Amino acid sequence: MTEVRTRFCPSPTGVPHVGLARTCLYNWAYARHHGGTFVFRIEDTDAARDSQESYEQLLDALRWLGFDWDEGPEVGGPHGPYRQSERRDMHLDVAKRLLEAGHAYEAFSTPDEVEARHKAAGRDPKLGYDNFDRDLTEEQKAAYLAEGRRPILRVRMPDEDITFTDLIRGDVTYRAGMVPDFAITRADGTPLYTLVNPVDDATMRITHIIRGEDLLSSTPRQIALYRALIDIGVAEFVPTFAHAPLVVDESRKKMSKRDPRSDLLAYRDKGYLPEGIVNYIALLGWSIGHDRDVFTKDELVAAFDIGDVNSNPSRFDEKKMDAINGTHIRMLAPEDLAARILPFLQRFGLLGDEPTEEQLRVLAVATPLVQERTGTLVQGAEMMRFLFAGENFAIDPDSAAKNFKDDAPQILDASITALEALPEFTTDAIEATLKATLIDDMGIKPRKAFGPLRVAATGKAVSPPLYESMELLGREVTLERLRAARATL
RNA sequence: GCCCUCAUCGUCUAGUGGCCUAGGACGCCGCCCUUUCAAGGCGGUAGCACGGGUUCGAAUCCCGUUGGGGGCACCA
Repeated sequence: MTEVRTRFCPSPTGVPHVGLARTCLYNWAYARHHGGTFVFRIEDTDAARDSQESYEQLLDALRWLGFDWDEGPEVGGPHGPYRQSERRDMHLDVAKRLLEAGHAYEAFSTPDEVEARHKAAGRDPKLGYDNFDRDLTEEQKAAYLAEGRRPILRVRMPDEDITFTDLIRGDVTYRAGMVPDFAITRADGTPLYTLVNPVDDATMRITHIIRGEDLLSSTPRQIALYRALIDIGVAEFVPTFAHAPLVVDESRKKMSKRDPRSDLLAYRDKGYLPEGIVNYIALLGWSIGHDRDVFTKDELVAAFDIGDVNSNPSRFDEKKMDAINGTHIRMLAPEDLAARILPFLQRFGLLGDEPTEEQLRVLAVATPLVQERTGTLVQGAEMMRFLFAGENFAIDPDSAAKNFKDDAPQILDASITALEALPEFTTDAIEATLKATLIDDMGIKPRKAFGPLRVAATGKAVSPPLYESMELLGREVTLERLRAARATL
């Protein structure tokens, strides 16, 4: 095999989720690591469940995470189209040739009939298709047709063991006879995933199929189909498979697509960094080294190999993801962080579409203060709320209750007087005068002294450093807020 | 039920026969720093599922047991 070609081929149903992102990541990183090609294909063969909205979210999510594709929707490529629904004619043609070559056959049994036969024979009714129609005579087929039945096509499984070497799991063998002949078309003639997925992989010359473990047991069927496709000249080789462990929840079950914690775009809304998400999901079954777990995308690509992925299911841990994300926030250049926080400030209505120069200056100064104490961009923006709230500034009642005690009036009064008299309103000067007044002169414990001031000035018990915050606010606004707070006591 | 698969701290993992008295990270606990909250620093907590082999030597290899997961559609 010369060039590595991997693909990511989701169906556009539901919202983009964590499991999808990880499968995509492994395919993308493998291709990038080997200087290969990453193909993106949409498997929209189930008209009843597919949606345009889901399709757009998929593209949106992939782009956000930074998984660029070399061939696929909106990019094109030599093996298009990349939406499976547009490849229908070719799929049907392949199905026909499979039938003509004897690799597939027409089957008329309904699921109920299959189950009834299993029961009658004392077999487990969940055994699956019983290959009943394998060798129907022309007369029998004609009779079914005359009944008004429409056949589906099934692929004849070879009567031999199928062994393949999984890049993650090693050799896997399925015994002859254990896998029933499988359907590749519906009674209405439309092709099924079981056909189109391998056919598209073959025609797109995909060399490595990296996917979730849930698809492991469909591999022998695909290999059988591949061999048939090679026979009729549609495929040239059987690709290499790698089955990544599943991402599971706390009950150890495959994490549901409906689990709110698996919604990728929701993480974007919550202010997670794509760098953080990618880093964390890479860790779900892979490790970059014995003493590291934070890395950039470039470092990931440089180090990633699919054979290093381990094979046991990994549990999704939001706490760890938060920690990784926080680390990435701290790794950002302050200007970069500020630029990323800005849209959230706008979304919260704190800044307009075109912030003033002064607002941008305040944002630039406040960003490093927030950077070392926030886990997400939303938290960061929230922490800056007091700087941009203007007329809408309000004091959080809980914080007020906890910090405005009996000595609050005198603390505020003394601070107001001290700050009014300050020649210049800088962080250092504010710190000096406040400490002198409250701690030295009045003998109040720092903890007690600064609580009321913090809440009065920032509205919350949790904020960026106090003196810096005051300087940012400016003397006028700071005093205004302290007086306003004093008036309520 | 059948087939496949997996098994190291609570969680994610390093470990591919001696470097293991099992390393790191998250979490948790404590201490330091400190005007809040964080961040940071230091320290602590906790694990090779079980039983047999193989071997001078096993977390690492083999077999079995147990437990977990996935699959068994005219969904993808």
